[in-house]
Amino acid sequence: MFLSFEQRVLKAFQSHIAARYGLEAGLALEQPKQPEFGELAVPVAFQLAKLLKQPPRKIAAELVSEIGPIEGVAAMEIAGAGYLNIRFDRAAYGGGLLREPAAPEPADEKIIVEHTNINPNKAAHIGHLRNTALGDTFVRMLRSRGHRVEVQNYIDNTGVQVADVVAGFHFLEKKQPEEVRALAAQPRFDYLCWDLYARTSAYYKDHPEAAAWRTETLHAIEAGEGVLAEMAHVVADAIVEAHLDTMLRLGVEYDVLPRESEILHLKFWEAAFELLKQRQAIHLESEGKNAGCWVMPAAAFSTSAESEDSKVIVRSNGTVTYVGKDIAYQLWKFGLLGKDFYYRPLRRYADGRRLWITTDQPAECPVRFGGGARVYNVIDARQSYLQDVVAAGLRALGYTGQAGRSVHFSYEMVALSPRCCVELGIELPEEDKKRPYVEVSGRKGLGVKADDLIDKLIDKALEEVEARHADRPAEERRAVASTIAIGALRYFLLKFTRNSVIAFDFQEALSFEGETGPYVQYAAVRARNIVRKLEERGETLPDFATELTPEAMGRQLQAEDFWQVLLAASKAGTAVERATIGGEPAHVAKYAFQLAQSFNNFYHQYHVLHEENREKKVFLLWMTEFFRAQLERTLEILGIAVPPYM
RNA sequence: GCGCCCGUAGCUCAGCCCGGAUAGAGCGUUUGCCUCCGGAGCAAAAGGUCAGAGGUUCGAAUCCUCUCGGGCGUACCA
Repeated sequence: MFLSFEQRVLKAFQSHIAARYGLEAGLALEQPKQPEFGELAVPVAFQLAKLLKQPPRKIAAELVSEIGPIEGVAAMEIAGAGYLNIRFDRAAYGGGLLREPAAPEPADEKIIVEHTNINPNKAAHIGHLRNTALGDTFVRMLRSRGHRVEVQNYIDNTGVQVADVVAGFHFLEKKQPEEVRALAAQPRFDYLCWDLYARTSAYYKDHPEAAAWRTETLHAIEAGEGVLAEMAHVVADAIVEAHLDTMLRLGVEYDVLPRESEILHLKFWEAAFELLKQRQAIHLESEGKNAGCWVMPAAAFSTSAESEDSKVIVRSNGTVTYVGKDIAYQLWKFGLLGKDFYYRPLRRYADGRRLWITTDQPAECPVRFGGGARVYNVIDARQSYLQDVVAAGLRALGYTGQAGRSVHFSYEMVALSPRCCVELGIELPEEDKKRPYVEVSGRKGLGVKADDLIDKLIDKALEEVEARHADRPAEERRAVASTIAIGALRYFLLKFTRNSVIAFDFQEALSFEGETGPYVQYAAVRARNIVRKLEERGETLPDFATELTPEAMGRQLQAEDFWQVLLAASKAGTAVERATIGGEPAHVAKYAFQLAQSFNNFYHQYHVLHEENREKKVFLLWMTEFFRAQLERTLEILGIAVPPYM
């Protein structure tokens, strides 16, 4: 609602300025910090002052007297050195909110978002949770704005990390495939692999000769034959399921899981290699340290540095690097490879949606994936160099448009605070003790496992629920606690902007007060409670559209605090739109918190059900309903559910 | 060395892209608020050389340059 008023004002100014001064002012509207300055501030007189060489106040005065009426605007006044402060027609604004909000125009083009992308060789940890929470929330943001989104979760089931765990089972533990299969059927197989991966990595460190295990395993996986390859399948498939389960606890679902094994078997790389060679995007190095490798010159992906080395795409032994495969995958995402996967269904989600996984077995597929118009890769900032190389690959092939629409949705890592390390009983080497935080390391087994954290959050939430609702059935209390725990977790992961390093701390993550998910959930629960109580009293919700006439609306909104609160609550669309353009889920989280704060204040100040004046009571009920809807809508975008009680 | 990111209240962070009106929030600290829709709440106080120095500007936390701290990259690992 706010958005459409804002746009109307913007358009009025743009066309007036173009007609009156013949200027295309790139003007931006501001929301004044002081509520008494009105709802919108137009600083355009300052810009025009420079161009026209006239004092800003004079231009502002001209604008006010000449622009004419703008629908929905009640007043326009000059303030300060030349601000134009705009006041809305409150009754018209409130009346607009009474009607159903218009759904955003559905977009035609497909957006692909790839996130999660965890090596299927161990349990997911908090770093992975940040990736998934950001990716999933961004997907929800895009969808809420009407975009068509396909969610991909890439599975590197043939890589070094899987190989290391397989090597651990085979060489270190002397396990047979059927033994591994039996273990994989047990719960928490991902935890077992977490430990084994750390043990194997440590063993490599002390026994350099064991590096041969990795090579042998990788070759076996690539050839697809023998016990090592069989074990790799067992491990990767089981861990993928574990990750899907973990992420489902957070309400995260995917459309398709493209796997590296199919990239290999269906010769995606060979197709990409041919393209890269044809267009001379890469060349065979004949001398120097990269002799015998196919490389991409640094000039292709690095802006200014001559000191940068070329990037090896194909090793001297003929195998392709990760980046090479990623270029092939990226080409497929844009539908530029001229090849496609086959798919089979992997699971069905509660809402009936199917999750598909790639296969190399030719089959009739009722679905098609890839071929997106825009691609977001949710990958941490440490991989920005590699993402630059991937985009450079597209550019070098002549796909400059696609390279521009290939977005590295980057974020900083989750690290462990020193206090957190102490709590986990991690012994830090002396040189790490004075660092501000310690990097999570799967290889070292250093980190907080996702499921452990979720369990811990549920336990804590359950204590709180039991203290308040001892009379409720245990199963129901557990469901409520779970909803609260997930709300706390998702909010915690989203409240930081993307390029802020999170130094993970249990005390902060486990907090349910202040700027947290449960605080926002609580506000929504309170709003629902009011309506529930009303019905328990034998009353029903009034028909707002007929009772709240423009006159009544105008009268009620004369009260400054009602107006301010309604205004704040009506800005959800603006907030989400801006956050989506800026690619910043944290801004949606921040808005949700402010909305909840605003409602809690309202809730405390006005006793809706006890109001005696009919018109005011109807108005207060409408405000409550409006708040509830906005809170639920915003929480939905954050992937946070509202429990029945708290 | 080079590239990217960060430095704002005791702590954790918004605000910076797009310069504007007394720099915001949460936690913590201090103090109030349950005859009232459930206090996971509300109200208030204290707390800031926006790392530092130059520059651009009528105006800089915001733009530019440099310096100082810190982090991460810069693999024939992913």
